[in-house]
Amino acid sequence: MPIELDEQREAILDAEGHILVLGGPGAGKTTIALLKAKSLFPHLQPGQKLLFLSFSRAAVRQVLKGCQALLTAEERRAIEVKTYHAFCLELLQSHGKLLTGRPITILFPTQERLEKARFEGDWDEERQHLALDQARYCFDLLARGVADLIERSSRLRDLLGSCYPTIIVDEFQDTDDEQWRIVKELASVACVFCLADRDQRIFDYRDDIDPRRIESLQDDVAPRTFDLGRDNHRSPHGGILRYADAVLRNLYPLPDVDDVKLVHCWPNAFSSTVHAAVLWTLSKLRRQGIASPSVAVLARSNRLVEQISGILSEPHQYNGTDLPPIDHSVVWDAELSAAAGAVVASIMEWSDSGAELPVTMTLEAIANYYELKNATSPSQAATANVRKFKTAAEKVREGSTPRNNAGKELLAAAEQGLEFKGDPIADWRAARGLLQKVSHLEELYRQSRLVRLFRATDTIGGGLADLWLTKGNYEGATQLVSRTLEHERLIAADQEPSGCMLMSMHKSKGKEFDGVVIVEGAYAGLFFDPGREQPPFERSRRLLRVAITRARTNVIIVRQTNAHPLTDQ
DNA sequence: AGTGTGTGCCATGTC
DNA sequence: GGCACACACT
Repeated sequence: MPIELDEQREAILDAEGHILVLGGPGAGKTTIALLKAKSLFPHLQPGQKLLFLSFSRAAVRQVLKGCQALLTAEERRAIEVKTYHAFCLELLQSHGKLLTGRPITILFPTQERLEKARFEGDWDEERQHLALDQARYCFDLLARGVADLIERSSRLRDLLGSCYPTIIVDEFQDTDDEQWRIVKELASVACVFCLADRDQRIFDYRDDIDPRRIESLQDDVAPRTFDLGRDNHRSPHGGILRYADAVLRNLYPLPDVDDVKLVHCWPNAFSSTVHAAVLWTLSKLRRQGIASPSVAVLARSNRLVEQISGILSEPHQYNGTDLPPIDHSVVWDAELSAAAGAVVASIMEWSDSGAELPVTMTLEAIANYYELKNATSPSQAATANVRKFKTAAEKVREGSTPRNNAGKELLAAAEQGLEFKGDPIADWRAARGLLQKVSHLEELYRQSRLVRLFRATDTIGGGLADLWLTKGNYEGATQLVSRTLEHERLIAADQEPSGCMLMSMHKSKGKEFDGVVIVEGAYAGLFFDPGREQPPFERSRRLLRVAITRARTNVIIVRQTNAHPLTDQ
């Protein structure tokens, strides 16, 4: 495929040494990075490779897609595309011994949360101690470990430099402190090629992400800097980017473009309007000839995302038209949902022979859910629930009646018996349905509903079917579900987006969809909140711009009638 | 003592 | 809708 390049891009390909490429969404930063890689492959020594570092698994997938389009099979073998986490994990696994004298083990986030909650004292100190003395690394200490390692060992640094003569760093504007230490060290032994967009800084609320990171790069590494500017190759008509830039820069009035539609609704029409907006987007994209469009529904908070999932699962009416439920998946905060899924699975393990032990297991699974919840964000309610459900589990184990209603009702339901038919999906729904009926378990019900078994359907559904075939019941379901969900969350490769997916605006970063529906809540998930940020709301505007520019062809923004206008007069 | 229920306040974000 | 707090119930 012949590619025409302008002078600027030609200059990037010709430039030597460290390089920084600035450019807005869809300006072709990834493409130019891969073309640069292409020009470098002939100069590689045997055994040398290029390294492409990205933040998320989703971004890696996007880059690999670009590799497929631009590079030959042989070239693709000479480039490693990885997340920082994967890079650091592998490096520590192969060279971590230099730090501690023994092979390292990893403490994954869910487990870390629980251990942290159980630990009394300074956890940050403790986990460093775990890392240094026991070679037990918490997941988010991996980057620090690698930074320590390569700052200290010039041999390892040189080794990395000779393995990877050029290192491409994606989304540089959101590089955190430890990642920046790594990049800085690597720049002393290799050429770094950084891609960045100042206006896509959306994680700078984190105190380890410096809003002036790009300037630090320019000061310390002094890359040749190129600015691809605002040309957009993603959405052909450019209306979406123009609109997004107007929101970013608070320009009034907003440009009148075909592909972005702003919808206001009254609070009582919120559900049906959101529902209708998603259906409009889907049908508009189909009319444009996209057979199976991908649509993202984006909101500012995870809570609102969860609420929207509930809305799309129910039928609604809009101006007298019936809106059927929309099949969708949620890019979820999987931790709690997985714990809730384990509760559902434990109910599937109920059998005809005795209620005590199975119900004990379920009550313990519920206690575990609240323990995790409390570990994530401590609250007295969660702490109390841990204790309540643990005591209830003890009572049931002893054969007596628990004192709380949830425990009583679960025990009664188990004594009455649940009918499972051997159809994993239907039986999963039946077990989950019980959570909806038992008092105080609504929260678990909602969380477990986010486990939509979408891709996990294959693994979990298949596993459950196997259990049923070999045993005639679902014994072992809890372990199966917990393990599978943990694997999907941390290790499994990210999937090409398809159909309707719900996620927070932050999670949409680096992703791309045919259509995007952006939803503002009534109380939670406001676009502009004077209580948190002063006008002109620069951070919020950057976030909105990222959200809007995720769309290739179509955007609908749903707001409340009384919302602060997108741009001020 | 351990739970349940009513009232008032509050409502971002990652791997 | 969730949470903390106060109060009621057994």
